[in-house]
Amino acid sequence: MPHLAFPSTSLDGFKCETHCAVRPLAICGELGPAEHEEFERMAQHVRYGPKEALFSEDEVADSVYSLIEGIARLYKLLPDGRRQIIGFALPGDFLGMAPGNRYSFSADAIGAVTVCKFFRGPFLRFIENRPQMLLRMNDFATRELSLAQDQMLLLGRRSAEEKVAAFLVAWRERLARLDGVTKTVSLPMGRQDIADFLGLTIETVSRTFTKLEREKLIVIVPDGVRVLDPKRFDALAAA
Amino acid sequence: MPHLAFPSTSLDGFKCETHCAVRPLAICGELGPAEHEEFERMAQHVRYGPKEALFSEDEVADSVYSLIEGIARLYKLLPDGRRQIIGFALPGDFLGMAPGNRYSFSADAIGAVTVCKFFRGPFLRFIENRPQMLLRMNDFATRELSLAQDQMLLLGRRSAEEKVAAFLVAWRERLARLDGVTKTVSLPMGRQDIADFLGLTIETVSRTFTKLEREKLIVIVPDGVRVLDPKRFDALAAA
DNA sequence: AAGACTGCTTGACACAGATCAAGGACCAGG
DNA sequence: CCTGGTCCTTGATCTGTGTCAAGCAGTCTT
Repeated sequence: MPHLAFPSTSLDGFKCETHCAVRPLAICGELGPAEHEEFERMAQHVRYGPKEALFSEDEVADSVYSLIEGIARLYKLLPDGRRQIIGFALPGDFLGMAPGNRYSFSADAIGAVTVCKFFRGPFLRFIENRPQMLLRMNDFATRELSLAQDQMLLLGRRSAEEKVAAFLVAWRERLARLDGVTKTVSLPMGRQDIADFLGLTIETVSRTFTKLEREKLIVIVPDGVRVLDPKRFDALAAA
Repeated sequence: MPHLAFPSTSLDGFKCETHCAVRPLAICGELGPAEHEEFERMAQHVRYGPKEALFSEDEVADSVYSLIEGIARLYKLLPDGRRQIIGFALPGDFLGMAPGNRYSFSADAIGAVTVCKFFRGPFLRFIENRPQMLLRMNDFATRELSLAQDQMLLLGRRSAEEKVAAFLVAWRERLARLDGVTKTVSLPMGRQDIADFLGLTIETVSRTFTKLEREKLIVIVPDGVRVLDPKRFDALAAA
């Protein structure tokens, strides 16, 4: 059985309704109290410090993770060190599924991270005869796939300015789903991470931020940006 | 309920064992004879001519498709006409699932195509309480997602020459899974399609083919290439 | 057989974004 | 307060790939 990777979908619409040690773990769905308890017993909480690895590409994939707190970056490396970030994981996201028995990408913490960890075998055995959970997994996978395809369009066919604008718009929306709408978009990841996500260099990202600021579209603040002109902004990022 | 998109995974390992009007339809799995018949009754075969659209992005997604014969290109467009091909679908592939109730990309035939078409509602109702099929769907989605992530790495971080080489290697492997290993790799799609898949222009693709031929790595033949030096080739394409 | 059309290749040139290099802002530790 | 570190910005220059333009090879039509 394969593992799945859901790097960036916020599972917010699926918050676990029952009281739950693994609250943001959206995958648990509408389990009955007894099942729920069984499910919980399979989980263990783990904390990671800044830059610590949750797992690495090509490692044997023995666990799946639900992110509880903090942000993780998910990436693939080429042998010469070039890096492509394939997504940022937020609380509620589900990580670590992969086809075959090895992880297909690496994940590490940006800042402090708490996860809810399941061993793969018991987890798969638990869900395999529960259609509700399987449907939920399908739903997540479909969403992830669609996001990945959007990102392909961005990487293959958009200019640097469009990439940065689209990134900020999408990131703002994702945060809004978690925290509600805010004027300031916080960017916990560094410029290098943004560059590696957008297929650019750090210098180009930096210059593009500056350019957007000169054009009065954003204001750069510590650890984030304030969006001044959402309309003009969304137009730049438009699909 | 969402739709799923499995643009490029060959489902070859999952061929339907029972005799089946929709033979390459891998998703049917180990259904009992009665179930199998019910499943078949839901399907209808449809043929499309060259360049004909199976469905388009943003259309209401009323059907899902299993490709029986031929090749389709799956793509997204920007408002100004820039195109990103997100995958090529081969016989056995499953298409048309998307999050929400609209297709998230367009699909059209390259050459003649036959599909097995299911209306979305009945299809989802059929699978929703069959864990075997759901697991299979999950498996497909996971595989697709992993391929999409590989493609992000390619689009974001590889040079034109690496892109073309990696494409040829991957395409050869995909065809090998269907037709067995062949010396000549057939390329039913045009140069423009390859360019739009790799995030390049048609001129760059053409020049790169010529360069690989000058370097004695391939020979360009009508509708394909012959790979001369698989080892050096795989090295170029290496992850 | 000539013309028209489509798909592919090639050349000359331009430019977006990469590379190289330097310096500023901020913070933690001594 | 200085020191070293990390992260970010900016400038100067280079280059890989895009753009523009022309021409060739097939194939279809009449």
